[in-house]
Amino acid sequence: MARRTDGAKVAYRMLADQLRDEVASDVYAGGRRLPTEAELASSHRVSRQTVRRAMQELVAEGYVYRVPGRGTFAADRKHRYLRQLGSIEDLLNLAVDSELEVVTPLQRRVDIDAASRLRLDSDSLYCLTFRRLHQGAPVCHTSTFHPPAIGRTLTDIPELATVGAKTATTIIGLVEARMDGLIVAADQSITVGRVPPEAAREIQCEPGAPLLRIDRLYYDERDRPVELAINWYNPDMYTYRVRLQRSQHRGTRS
Amino acid sequence: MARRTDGAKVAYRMLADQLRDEVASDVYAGGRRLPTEAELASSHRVSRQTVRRAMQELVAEGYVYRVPGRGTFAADRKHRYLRQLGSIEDLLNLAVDSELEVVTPLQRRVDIDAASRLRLDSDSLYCLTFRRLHQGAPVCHTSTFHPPAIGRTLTDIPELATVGAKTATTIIGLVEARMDGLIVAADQSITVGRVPPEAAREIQCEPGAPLLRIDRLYYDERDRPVELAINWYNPDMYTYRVRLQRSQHRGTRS
DNA sequence: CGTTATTTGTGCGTATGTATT
DNA sequence: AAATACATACGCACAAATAAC
Repeated sequence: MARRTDGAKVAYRMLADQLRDEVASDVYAGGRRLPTEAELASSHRVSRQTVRRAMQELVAEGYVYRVPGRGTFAADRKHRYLRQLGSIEDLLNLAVDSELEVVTPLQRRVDIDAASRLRLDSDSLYCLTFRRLHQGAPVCHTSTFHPPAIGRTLTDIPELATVGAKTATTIIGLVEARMDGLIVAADQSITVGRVPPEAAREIQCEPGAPLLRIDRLYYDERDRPVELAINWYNPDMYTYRVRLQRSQHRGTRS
Repeated sequence: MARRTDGAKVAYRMLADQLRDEVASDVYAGGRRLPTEAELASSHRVSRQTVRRAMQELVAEGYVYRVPGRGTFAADRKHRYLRQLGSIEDLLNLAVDSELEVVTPLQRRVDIDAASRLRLDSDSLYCLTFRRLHQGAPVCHTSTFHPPAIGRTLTDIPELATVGAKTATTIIGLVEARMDGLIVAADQSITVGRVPPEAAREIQCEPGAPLLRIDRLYYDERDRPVELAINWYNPDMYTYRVRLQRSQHRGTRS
């Protein structure tokens, strides 16, 4: 039943993974042209249809764009920040250039509001509080809440039990690694709120200051909530950015 | 050169359009099962491959989900608010249940900051200010800025020249209709800011109150900025929501 | 300015694998 | 075990856009 995020047996996904890596690692830097479908098909010993299927993925993910009659091109790096917070993968990769520092260790607690948002029967759940540092500076204060069945699987992680411990991970990444299945979706809401005093201390702003509040509720494959994360961002240090695209965007570009 | 958003000549997109309408209009309400690939293929006189291509679109857009061995199902309505602000199409369709009321008519003005964000040589541009009403209540105050070449094409629209005029459109929709080509992308940034006094008056909140500020910079097919929109939302009346999904999400879903 | 070669886009047929019932 | 339904893969033909001649 357990599925892998990596091990892609299927041909088109193996090809997509390889091409994605090559585009990301600037093998085709500066908007260079990729090999044609026919070339990739023969060099990878697959049919042209399989190449096309792989390309579909990369276009959807914003790594490349295609122009009929001209070819396939690596997207500019600045156009690639589509991949910064527009999909689940982006959230899982959030830790690449930031650090998590525990404020309140993982513990069982009662929180009626969080429990109802997690659709729990009881009011008891697991809770963790931390801040996220970017080059040493605190940018965000986060509380995560998990159903008992999920929270239990995190109790053996020493870094989450120690105040002040720093790690380069994301909580949702740890959760997914311990799950039987994948995180497939998250509902995200963004609003403005008055920061609670405990959080204000941690990210060096005045209590009650208006901060950017981003809530995310993550779901597993069976549509069950596995994590509620409440994030407080100081707007002086962080702006939420996404690139929106036309969905069947098959267009000329530059 | 001009392309149509609607006129889908191609078979798979015609099928996708029809199925999307049917799902949206609750023909398959409440998570009902859609016909199988084979059934759709024979009833629409296309190959099963064409049906699959159409389904790929709908899955990507969040209208349906598929389970191997079981079938294709209409997504719950609540899972469909993916289509609320996650793509360019969503922004173009924003007007379906809201109204635009002109505060300051379209006029030529000088704005150094906006001009530089639109990458203009000169500081002169077209500017329009309005508020957006939802069931009569003001939810948002917006200023849009356009390069002279684009703004000029909007000057013949009487609704944009009259203070207090109400229309059920979006500015970016009007712009696209007058363009030679499509809007293909938008960079969006969300932060918190102190509302300027002019805007505060219009949406009934105190000057200097912390509001949700959403900026969007729209691009045409040649990557040229055609509109900068600065939106101020009262967080009591509006929360920005999106559903994030795993990109190649082919999963079981309840 | 048309012609031609290249490259991607669309459409169909078929075979086989895998998940669910 | 069998039937059903979606997933992957390959092959081929032709259309449409682009660029070079």
